[in-house]
Amino acid sequence: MEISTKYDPSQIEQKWYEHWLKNKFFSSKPDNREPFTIVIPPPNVTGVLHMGHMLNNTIQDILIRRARMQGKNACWVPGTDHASIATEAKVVNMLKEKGISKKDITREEFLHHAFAWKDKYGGIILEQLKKLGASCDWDRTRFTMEEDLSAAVIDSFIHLYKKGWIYRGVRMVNWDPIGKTALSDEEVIFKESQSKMIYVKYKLKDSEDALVVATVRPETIPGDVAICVNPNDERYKHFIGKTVIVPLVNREVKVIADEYVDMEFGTGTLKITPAHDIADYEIGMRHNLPIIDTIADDGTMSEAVGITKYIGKDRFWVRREAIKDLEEQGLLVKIEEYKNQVGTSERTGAVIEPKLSMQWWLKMSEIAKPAYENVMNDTIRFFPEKFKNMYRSWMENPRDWCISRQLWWGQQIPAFYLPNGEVIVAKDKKEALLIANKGLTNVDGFILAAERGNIPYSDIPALYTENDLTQDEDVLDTWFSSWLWPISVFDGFKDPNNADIQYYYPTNVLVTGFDIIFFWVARMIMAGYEFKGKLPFKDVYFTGLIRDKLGRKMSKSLGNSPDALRLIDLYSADGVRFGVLYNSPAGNDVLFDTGVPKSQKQEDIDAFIQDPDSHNSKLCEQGRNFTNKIWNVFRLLKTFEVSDSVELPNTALVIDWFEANFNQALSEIEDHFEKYRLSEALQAVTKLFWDDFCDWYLEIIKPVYGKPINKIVYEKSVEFLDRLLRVLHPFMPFITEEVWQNIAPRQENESICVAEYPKVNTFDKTILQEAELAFEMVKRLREARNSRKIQQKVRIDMIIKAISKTIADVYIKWMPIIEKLANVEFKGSVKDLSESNADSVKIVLQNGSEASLSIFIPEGLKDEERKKAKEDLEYYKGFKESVTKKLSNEKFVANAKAEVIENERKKLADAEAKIKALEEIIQQ
RNA sequence: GGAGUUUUAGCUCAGCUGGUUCAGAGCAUCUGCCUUACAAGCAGAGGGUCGGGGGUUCGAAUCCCUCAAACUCCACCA
Repeated sequence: MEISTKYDPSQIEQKWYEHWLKNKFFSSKPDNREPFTIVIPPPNVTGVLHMGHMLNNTIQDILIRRARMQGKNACWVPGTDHASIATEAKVVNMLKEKGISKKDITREEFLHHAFAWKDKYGGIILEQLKKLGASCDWDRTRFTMEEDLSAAVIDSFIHLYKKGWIYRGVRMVNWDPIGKTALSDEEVIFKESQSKMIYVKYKLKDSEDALVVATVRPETIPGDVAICVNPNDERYKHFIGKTVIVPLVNREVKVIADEYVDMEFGTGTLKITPAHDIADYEIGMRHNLPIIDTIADDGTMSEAVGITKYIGKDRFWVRREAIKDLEEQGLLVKIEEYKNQVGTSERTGAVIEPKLSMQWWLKMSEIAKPAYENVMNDTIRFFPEKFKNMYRSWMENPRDWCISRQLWWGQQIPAFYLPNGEVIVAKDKKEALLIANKGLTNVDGFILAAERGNIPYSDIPALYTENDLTQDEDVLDTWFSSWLWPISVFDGFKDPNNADIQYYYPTNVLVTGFDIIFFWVARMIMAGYEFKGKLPFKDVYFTGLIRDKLGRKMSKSLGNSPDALRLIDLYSADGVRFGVLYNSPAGNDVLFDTGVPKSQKQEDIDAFIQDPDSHNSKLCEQGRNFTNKIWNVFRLLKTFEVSDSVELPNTALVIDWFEANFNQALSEIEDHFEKYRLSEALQAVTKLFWDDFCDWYLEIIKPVYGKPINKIVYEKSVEFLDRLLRVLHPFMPFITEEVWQNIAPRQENESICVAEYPKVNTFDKTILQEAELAFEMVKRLREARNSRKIQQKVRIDMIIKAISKTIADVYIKWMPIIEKLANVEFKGSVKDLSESNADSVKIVLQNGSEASLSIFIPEGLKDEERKKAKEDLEYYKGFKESVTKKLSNEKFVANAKAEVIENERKKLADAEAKIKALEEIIQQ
């Protein structure tokens, strides 16, 4: 049957993925092999595959597939994250479209909708990962909000509360008025913003005098409770203790003094609004000032603002309105343009409102210590290392983590309140009730059931019923569940000594974007040491961010993120894996072009594919082309007619060369893997396959058309291909499987994904050097042919003149190969140029390392060749001079290493030989 | 404001211990080829004062200083 010249991945990729699943190649159970474990950074359950995931998961898949082939027990645990704030926002929107408002339904009803929605749309991303070829153990798929993982979160909360590291308190928090929840400091992104600095007059009571105060937030004026100046500021000393009138609301407040105020900034006066600014809050505390909270949870002005027309209006509307009102009242002095940093919510993009509220916190000082030390001392290694700096700066002074969120989608905080306000932390209401009725309290106001002592429960008079207990309404930050991920996916909380956790933990490597180094990586390390007493992973591979051509981060709002699945459709999963990895060293950002066309029209797709500016699509295209190349190698070998009656050809030497070359390349590739230089590993594999195997090896062994191939050569070639496919398999799993399956007879349940990964053998370096000489000569001959426009098919005669006998012997040994590749006929060697035909042409090997070589082709010397030879002569003369100078420098000879000096001597000899040869050519 | 990273060919990047694997790769460009596996291919070629300046050294893309530009993280002054 005719095999197509083009590789068509559309059916093939799916076919093999099903084969892998059917045979359970990806499933892992503890056994006596060495484990190799990766836990996936769980994507949002409602997310869809984007470029970041592709890069990230391609890398994980490469590492896990390679380990699996190396005979390790490879286990890649997949799963999803409930992503409380993002998912809740999506569910709220979905309900809104149905005409349901969150505030009109109960928590239970909401969760019911949310779970239904999650069941319907959740996990799409995992299906998409399968398209990419991800070899996860799907039977192990976990979800951060499933029962066992939620229980783990509750357990860890109780554990930390018991230790006194979790506390509850009223503090200034970052309030997200769209998500209507508190956020941790890490979830706040500061963005530069063009603001207006408003200079406002605060009149002194019973005086014509006034203080001018600068603010960017005039809408908070109604919350002012003082004006503050620096006690050392001569300008304002006499105002301290006086009373001023707050504009708009005409409240009387005092002028106070605090060193915090920067005399140089603005007018040197600061209005104090403790409810809406962190610094103001602290000053307020120091001076016992009242707090007037004028902004409601949704970012509108509350009743407390005291101005009817402001109540219920958005803070930004009020800001503009307040400026107008101030102007009308003659209190506006001036307005200046001003650039400042405004905090926004990482998830909703809302401008953060500093707000005072009761939240739960995790004290970081203790838990961070081992996490800090073990990264600094390389117990946990970071790749690339530069991220240690970033980690250090954050971990040296970690701030307490606000872990409560005013949401419903997440683990509800296991804190229960008695009617008297007492708090009981317990895993559920039943246990809380037990504790409550025991009537015992420890210093923290609670005691765990396990510590109740020996009194039978029935003997204790019931003080409370379940109805007396109210559970805290808040849920926990999503990261408070994902930080347990490497432990909880193996049920390390539910059953701390189970076989899985013992076997798979700690995991080998974590692959993630550096943007979540604090959110997730740092906290997983803390959790690992706290809950398992051990690191969660040995290595961390940080990927860069994927950016568009303009260097912008890819985001939905910019619309610059290509549709990952369209890319796969266009270039195949193998092609995209290649493209996304080929130029993406660890931790460096990857520039990826955007414009995958939305249109399905063929001409639009063609236009896109052919767009020369489309850089990374270009790389995907290269990847796709590579699959096609591999496909055609397969076709070539299939067309060979194999015969054991054909003699071993005189080019069979190339088999030894490729054997050595393969091992040398493989050892380089191993080294790249060792250091997580995956991009370079892929480049090396590509070179080995494409350049070395296809362009040199196969061209040499390829029999003349219509002639059969020697059996030994054929079998050796198939074996080489087999090995190459294995090395390439982790990078491009589908095409390698397809060819591997067809190149030799295979059993029904066989697969390259569990075939043995080649090991590095010792290799003959001499043959590599010889080949280099021979191949160099082939290139020179081709160049000569090109420059004098001799057609490929014209066979030309040549004679050689080598300077040294050893070199000449090498050429003669490799001559059958040279003859075949350059389409020349060797007519023997000469000792002296004068023996040669007068019409001969000499071409000097320029990079021919050890010796010069003249090649004679019975065609006339071209003028430009003579010109070039003259240029080269000049270059080598200069070169010789510099080397001579170096060698006559006493300091050099005294200081440089022996081999360096030896090398210089060699260079000198080389240069002299070349000069001689070039001079001969030019004279001709 | 504090810290870090980057700057090498038109583009994206290698260059790991100062010295011929030291100026490299891929893409793009140019020139030949539809050579019976592959035009999604093959064979060649031309592109670079290694951001500027100074220093250390026999020797610097590589080490030090300095300036310039870009990026990132942390902190944040109304």
